[in-house]
Amino acid sequence: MSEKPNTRQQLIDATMAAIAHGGESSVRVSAIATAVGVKEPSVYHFFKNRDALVEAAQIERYRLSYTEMMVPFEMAAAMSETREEFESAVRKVFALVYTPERVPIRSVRKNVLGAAQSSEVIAKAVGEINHEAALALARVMSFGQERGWISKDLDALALAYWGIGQLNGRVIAEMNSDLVNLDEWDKVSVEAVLAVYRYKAPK
Amino acid sequence: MSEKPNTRQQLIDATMAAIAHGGESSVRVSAIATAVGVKEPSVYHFFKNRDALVEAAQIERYRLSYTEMMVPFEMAAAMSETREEFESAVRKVFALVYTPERVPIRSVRKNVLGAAQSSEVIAKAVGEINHEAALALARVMSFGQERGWISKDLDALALAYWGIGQLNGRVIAEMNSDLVNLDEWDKVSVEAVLAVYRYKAPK
Amino acid sequence: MSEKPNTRQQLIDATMAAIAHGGESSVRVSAIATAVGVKEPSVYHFFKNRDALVEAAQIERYRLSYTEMMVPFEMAAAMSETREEFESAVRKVFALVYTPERVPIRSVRKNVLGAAQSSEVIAKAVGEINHEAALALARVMSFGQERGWISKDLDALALAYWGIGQLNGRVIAEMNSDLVNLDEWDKVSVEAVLAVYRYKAPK
Amino acid sequence: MSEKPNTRQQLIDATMAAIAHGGESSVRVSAIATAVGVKEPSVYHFFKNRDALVEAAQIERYRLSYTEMMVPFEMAAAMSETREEFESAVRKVFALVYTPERVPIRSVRKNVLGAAQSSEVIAKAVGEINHEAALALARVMSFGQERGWISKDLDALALAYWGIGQLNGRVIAEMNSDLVNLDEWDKVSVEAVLAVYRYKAPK
DNA sequence: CATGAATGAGCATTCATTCAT
DNA sequence: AATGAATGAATGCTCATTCAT
Repeated sequence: MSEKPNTRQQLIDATMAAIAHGGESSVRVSAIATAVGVKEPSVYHFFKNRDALVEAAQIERYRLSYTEMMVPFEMAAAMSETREEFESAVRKVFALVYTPERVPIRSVRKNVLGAAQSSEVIAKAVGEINHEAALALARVMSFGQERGWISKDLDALALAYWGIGQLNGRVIAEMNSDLVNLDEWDKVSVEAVLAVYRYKAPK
Repeated sequence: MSEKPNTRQQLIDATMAAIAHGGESSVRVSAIATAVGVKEPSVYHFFKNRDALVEAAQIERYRLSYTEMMVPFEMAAAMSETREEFESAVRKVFALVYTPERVPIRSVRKNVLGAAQSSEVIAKAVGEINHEAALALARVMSFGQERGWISKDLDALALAYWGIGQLNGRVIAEMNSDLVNLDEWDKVSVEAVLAVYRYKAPK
Repeated sequence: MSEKPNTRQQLIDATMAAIAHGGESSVRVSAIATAVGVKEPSVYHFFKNRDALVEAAQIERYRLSYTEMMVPFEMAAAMSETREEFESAVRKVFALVYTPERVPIRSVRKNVLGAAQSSEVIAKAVGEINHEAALALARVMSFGQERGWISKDLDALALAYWGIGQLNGRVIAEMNSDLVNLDEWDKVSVEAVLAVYRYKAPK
Repeated sequence: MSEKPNTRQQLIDATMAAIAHGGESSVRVSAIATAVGVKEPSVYHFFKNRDALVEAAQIERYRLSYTEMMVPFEMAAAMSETREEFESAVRKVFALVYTPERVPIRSVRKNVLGAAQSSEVIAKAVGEINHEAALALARVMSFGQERGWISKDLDALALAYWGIGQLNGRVIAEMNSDLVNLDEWDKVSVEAVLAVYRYKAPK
C-alpha cells in the first residue's frame, strides 16, 4: 500500500545519483526523467528548471552527509562524566567518522563544495548547513569548556568549525590512500584535536 | 627572443582564466580560440578535444596553487635554530597562508578537487601533486623531528598530509566568514599544529 | 482527413529524394529538415542520428524499386494457360522491365547495393527484400514447373534469384548504351531465360 | 635494395583498402596519410585533392577485379577444338569464376559501380574497362560463332556484355548465401549460358 | 499528472586544404 | 619530398524548454 509515485522525490534521488556519478554538469534532464520512468516535461511540473532540480539535489546531498555524522558526537559528549571519558568518547567518534565507509560521504561534501562556487543558492544552503552543524558542535565545545575538558582560551565556534574542517582535510589523504598510511593520519588528527582541547594560553 | 607563438601554452592560460571566471563548464572552445587569436580548429591541433584542454588547464591551476604556497615553509624551517624559532616560523608561515589574499587560491583547490571527481585524469594528477607537496613537507617534518622540535611518535608523511589538510579545512569557515571569527579559527588551527608537534605518546 | 503531419514519413521521403539527387553522402540533416518544414532537432526526435535516417531511406528506396517490378510477373504467369502463352508473357514482362523508364530504378538498386557494403543494417534489409522478392518469383517458377513450362531439373529458388540477377546484369550494358545495342542485349537475356526454362538435364 | 618509398602507390593502396573497408565516403586524407607513414600535406604532392586520390583508387580497384578474371576465358576458348570441348571449357571457367574466393572481387565491382554514379570520371573509366573486357569477350564469342559453337542469331558484343552481367547478377544471391543454394544458382547460370549459345532463332 | 512533438540556441568537432619552412 | 601550424567551411548533435492535448 505504499505505491506512492512521489515523482518529485524520485527525481531528486535520481539527480543525486547522477551527480554522484558524473558531477553536476553531467546531469541531463532527459536522463533523469528516463531513470524515474516519466518524460521530460514532467520534470518541469516539479521544478522550475534544470538548475532548480540540481540545486535541490545538491543541498539534499550535503544535508544527508551531515545528519549521518553529527548526532553521535553530541551524544558521546553528553554521556561523559570525566575528562578521561570525554577524551575516550572523542577518540571513538573520530574512529567512527574516519571509517572507510565514510569516504564516499566526504567525497560528496568535496563535490558539493566545488559546486557551491558557481551557485549562489547552493553556496548559501551549504553555508547554512555548515553553520547549523557548527553551532551544534559548538554547544558540545561549550559543554566541554564548562566541564574544564576543553580550553577556554579558544573560541567554541571556531573550535567547532575547525573540527568539521578536520574531516575535509582528510579527503586529500584519502586520494592517495596507497601512499599515506591513513591510520597514521587519523592518529595525527585525533591527537591534534585532543591536544588543542588541552591548550593553555601562555601568560 | 619572446616572439615564440607557443599557442599551446596560451590556450591553457586562456582556459585557466575561463575556468577561474565561470567554472569548468563555462569553457567554450570558440572563446578560448578567440582569446588566443587563433581559430577553433587550431585548438584541436594541440588538444584531442575540449576535455583534454580543460584537464590540462585544471591540472595546471592546481599545480600553480601549490608552488605559491610550499616554498616559504621549507625555507622557514631550514632557517630555524631552536624550537622557539621553529615555532615562531610555523606561526609566521600560517599567518601568511591564512591571509585573505590566499582565499582565492584555496578556492581554486576546492574547485579542482570537485572536478577531480568526474575526471580520472585530473584525479590522478591532483593526487600526484598533493603527494609531491606532501613529500616536500614531510622532509620538513623529518627535519623538525631530528632536531627534537616535532614528536617522533607521529608519522612524518601523515603529519605532512594532515598539515596540508588544515588549509582545506579552512574553506568551510571561509564560506561563513561573517559568522565565524576567522582569526579565532586560525588560532585554533595554529595552536593545534604546534600542539600536535609537541605530542608525546603515553607510556 | 489529410491533415496528419506524419513528419517521420516526410523525412524519409525527403531523404530518398536527396539520395536520388546527390547520393547518400550528399544528405544534409538541415536540408532534410528544411524540406519538410521542421527544424533540425525534430529530425532527431524520429531518428537516432543521420545514419539511421539515411538507412531508413535507402531501405525504402530499395523496397520501392521492387514493388514496382514484381507484381506484373506474377499476374502474367497466373493468366497463362499454355506454354506458348507463358513464354509470350515472359517476353512481355521483360520487354516492360527492360524499358528505358526502368533504367533509373535499376540505378537505385545498384546504388543501394553499393551502400549496403558499409552498412550492416542496409545489407540485412536488402538481403531480406531480395529474398522476399525471390520467394515470390520462386512461386511463379514452381507454378511453371508444375505446368511443365519450366524445367524441373533446376531449383525454383535458384531460378528466381538468377532471374532477378538478370536485371542487375543489365546495368553494365546500360553504362555503355552507346557502344552496345541494348535491344540485342535484351534479346540475349530473354532468350537465355526462355532457353534455361526449357533446359533438360542430360541422362 | 628495394627500399623505394613509392609513396604514391602506397597512398593508392591504402585508399583502396580504406574503400574496401568502409566505402568511398569513409576515406579520410588524414587516415590515408597516417597509414602510409607520412603527413597529410604530402598527399597533396601526389594528388590534386582527395577526389583525385579516391578516383585513382577506385579505378585501380575495378581494373584489378577484371584482370584477374578475363584471361582464363580467352585461353580456354582458344584451346578448344570441338563444341564439346568448348562447352566443357565454359563450364570450367564459370566453375572457376563462381568460386567463393571470387566473392570479394565481385563485391568490389558492386561497390565501384555504386560509386560511378556520383563521379563522371569513375563512370567513364568503369565504362571503358567494362567495354574493354566486353570486346575481349566478344572476340571469344565471334570465335565460337565461326566455329558454329555459338548461335550466329545473337550479337557477339551483346552476348559478351550479357555474359559479364551474369557475374553481377550473382551478387544478389551471394548476399543470401544461407538462403539460396549457390551451387544451384551456378547451375542455372551455366546452363543458361550454354543454352543461349545454342539458341536458334525461329524461322 | 503526464506526454508527443517541436524548437531556440548553441557547440564541439571534422576535414580538406594551404603555406611557410 | 616532407611537415608543423593554421584555417575556412561546414555540419551533426545536444539539451533545456514549451505547449497543446
